[in-house]
Amino acid sequence: MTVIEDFNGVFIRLPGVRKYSFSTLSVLHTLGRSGPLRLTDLLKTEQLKQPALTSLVAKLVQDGLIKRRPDPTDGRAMLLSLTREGRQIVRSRHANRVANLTRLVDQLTDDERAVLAATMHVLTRLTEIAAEDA
Amino acid sequence: MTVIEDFNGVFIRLPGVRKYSFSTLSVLHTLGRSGPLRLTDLLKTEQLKQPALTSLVAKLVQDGLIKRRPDPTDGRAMLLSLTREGRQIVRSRHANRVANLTRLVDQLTDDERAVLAATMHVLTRLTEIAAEDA
DNA sequence: CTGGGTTACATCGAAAATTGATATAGTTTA
DNA sequence: TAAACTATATCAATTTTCGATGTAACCCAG
Repeated sequence: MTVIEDFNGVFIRLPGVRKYSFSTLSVLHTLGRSGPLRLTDLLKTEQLKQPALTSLVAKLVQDGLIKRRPDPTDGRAMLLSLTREGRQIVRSRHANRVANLTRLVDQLTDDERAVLAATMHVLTRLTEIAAEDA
Repeated sequence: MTVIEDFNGVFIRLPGVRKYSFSTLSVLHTLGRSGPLRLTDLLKTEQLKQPALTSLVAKLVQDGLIKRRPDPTDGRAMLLSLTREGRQIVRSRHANRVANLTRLVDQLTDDERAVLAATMHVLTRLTEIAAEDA
């Protein structure tokens, strides 16, 4: 299991661009995956308290990375989503990670790559299971 | 590749104990893995500037999680390592992750588990490669 | 062995992030 | 429809982080 933690360490630190904080990147990433979210729902994924998230979101709206519109079905709530620019950042970071990882994977043998490919489906399953019983 | 990011998201957020900051946990984790380190070496792994790390370390020494002794080979440097208590925290968090992950893996089929097992060696290789060409 | 340049870490004041407590306004329910 | 609840905002205080700079130890050319 230690291997996973080590690899994770590598993976987490791969992106070379150090401009946004961990919290910011996590918010952008989450919004990039799961369509428009209400503050409260976003709160569940992010390791921040509500006031911190409110102010972080406010700043990101200022910076033009996040859009905010009232939830039509609930007058109290706000629906948050990425702007084009926000999506752009997420995409570019993703591309960055893919590139870095590819560079590593290219150094594996064919056999090793095959094993890795087979794992993808298992990882998907694991992630699903985690989502279910959460 | 998206799968890896998703799984990573699950993995990162698994531990239920929310008491130490990301920076703190990262420092403890790093020291747990790589014996005594000098501040400067620790700095390379942690996403902090030197003054921030200095003060974080000072606090952790205060809290009794980290030991600090002068480097015998360099009068300017300090060697940092975990105390028994610090090691304890790292271990308990590790155990926590293992437990959570095991709970997930238990829900896989035998075939899926086999694939996962085969992957471990590849992950090791990947991590090594990453360390090399860093 | 010595003075200039470099490296390791500490200190300081300021800016930024985060928090708990609390306010406000919309929603649900009995 | 009033009481209870929920979603988000605001505020003051605390904590984290940073850039600039200081200090002491190291290294090396002369």
